[in-house]
Order: sequence, then structure tokens, then C-alpha cells
Amino acid sequence: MISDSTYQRIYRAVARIPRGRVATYGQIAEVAGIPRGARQVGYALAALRQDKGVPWHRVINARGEISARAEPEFEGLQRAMLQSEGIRFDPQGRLSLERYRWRPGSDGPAKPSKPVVRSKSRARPLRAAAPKRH
DNA sequence: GCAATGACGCTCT
DNA sequence: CAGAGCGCCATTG
Repeated sequence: MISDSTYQRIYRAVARIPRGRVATYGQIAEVAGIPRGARQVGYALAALRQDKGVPWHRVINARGEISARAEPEFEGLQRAMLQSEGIRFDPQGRLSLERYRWRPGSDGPAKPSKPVVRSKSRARPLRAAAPKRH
């Protein structure tokens, strides 16, 4: 194997997504131990030749839409597979992330009290860019 | 080892 | 809400 760390971890994380649920690339990256490695997740999935038990179709981008791929037919396939799992798409081809997003840790014992909507305080407020010219 | 790529994400305009 | 730009990170040439 060329490498059995990052990719393996990513596949593992993707395999954790329950049926009828979806996860974003960034989320999978985080679960796989690669924060901000959303692109790597997509890269790893692209390298995935076959299913191999990895539900790649359950991984979508943060916009709740299927990421554009070189082969448009795969996009339709992914959408069809998600629909067959009970997921509904909007006229624009987008789904409700708030409704279908997989919650790592919630697959086991239910977590009734825990809104944990978004604790992303951004540990790196480097926002020094501020291209606010003039 | 450096430069380019890429199934992404966030912020600003 | 939609579009455009920069940033991230690992793999490949």
C-alpha cells in the first residue's frame, strides 16, 4: 500500500455513516482526525475505485449538495442512492443538512438534551485578511 | 523537495 | 441568497 493511514481513516469514518444519513466532507475529515482536511476526504473518495463497503454516496459538501464531479453520471447515481435511502432533495438538488446530517456519537445511546448546534468558535481567528480596502 | 492538483470550507462582496 | 477569492492538507508529478 502506498499509504494506510489517512485514507484508511477516512474510509473508516465514511463507513460509520448510518443509512439514510449524510455527512459533509469537513465532518468526515474531523472524524478521521484531519481537521480542515475536507479536500482530502474528497480526494480519498475519488481514489476509491469500488464500493468496498464504503458508502461514499453519503458524503456531500457543506452546502447540502452533491459535489460536482468529472463524471456527471456519478452525481446522478449518488443522488439516486440517497433518494433510495429516504432522503429528499429540493428542486435545486439540495437536501436539508439540518435534517439528514449524521451526528457522530448519536448513533448509539440517544442524546435528548444536547442542542450542540454549532460550537465552532474557530480556534484560529487569523482573520487577518480583511481585504477591506478603503 | 518544490509546484500543482483537487468529490472542500469559510468569509467577504 | 448567489458568486468570487483565499486558505487547508495530503497525494502526485
